[in-house]
Amino acid sequence: MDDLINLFNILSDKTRLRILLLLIKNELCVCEIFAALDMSQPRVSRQLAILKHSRIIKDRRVGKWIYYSIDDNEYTRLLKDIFPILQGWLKNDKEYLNDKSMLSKISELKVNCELTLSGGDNDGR
Amino acid sequence: MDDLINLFNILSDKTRLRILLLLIKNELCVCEIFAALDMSQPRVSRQLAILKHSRIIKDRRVGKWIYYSIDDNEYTRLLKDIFPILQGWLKNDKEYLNDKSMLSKISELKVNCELTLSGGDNDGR
DNA sequence: TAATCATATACACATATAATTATATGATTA
DNA sequence: TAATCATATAATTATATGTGTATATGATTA
Repeated sequence: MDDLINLFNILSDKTRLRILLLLIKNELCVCEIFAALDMSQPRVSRQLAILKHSRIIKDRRVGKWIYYSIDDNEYTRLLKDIFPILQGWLKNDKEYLNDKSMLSKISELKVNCELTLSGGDNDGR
Repeated sequence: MDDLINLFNILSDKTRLRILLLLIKNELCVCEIFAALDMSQPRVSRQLAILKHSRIIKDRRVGKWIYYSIDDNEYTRLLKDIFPILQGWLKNDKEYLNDKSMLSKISELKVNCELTLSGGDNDGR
């Protein structure tokens, strides 16, 4: 029961929910997330730390970047069961759709930028 | 999105979650709920008021008793979609199982008591 | 209509937690 | 190794909210 309560507590903050809605399909670095959500970096980092301590996401360092993704454990299986329902509910939600479209643009920019800067030999993540 | 946040906020309090887990299958009066959960009456009433203001439950007065049940609207359809997943997750949860078994005993007592007191002509709710 | 029962609400208190601003850390590059 | 980049953390402030105790409300019954 307490795990459940904790999960709902996690999901009841809009910053965290919006982060998770982006991470559910992609592994992302911090800069992509706070740019897509148009939030300050500390604000996003703080919530990422909370999500990590709750074992909902995991991180992976690649050079200067730290990539976050949904962790894979018994606990997050519950989350993955719930998510399709949420995505259904949000399928016409302006904020959700905007976050996703912002992310697309930013990720595209980031890839181009990395290719340019590294001359193409950066295999990245 | 804000409706979603509000729903998770509602579910992130243990008192409220335990109340909803009882109400999902039954219409109950306040005294049954606080007895089953072994909580003070004001504690339960306060959370019922919050649930009612969020349009998640509705009430119905029958004499001295007020019966609560899950409301039926677009919003609670989301809740009803999520609940089977929660019940699956909680199927071996001690607290949840105990609440349910307490409720059975109490409801049984209540029916007997009403029958006795009213001599059988109390059609109740 | 006074007493009683079921429920709701107000008040006081304690606690949790989110955001901003400023700063620290840790890796990379020049 | 100094400068820079990406990210994390700390301090402060503001706000939200849960509980118990006491009391109010509203219906019933004697």
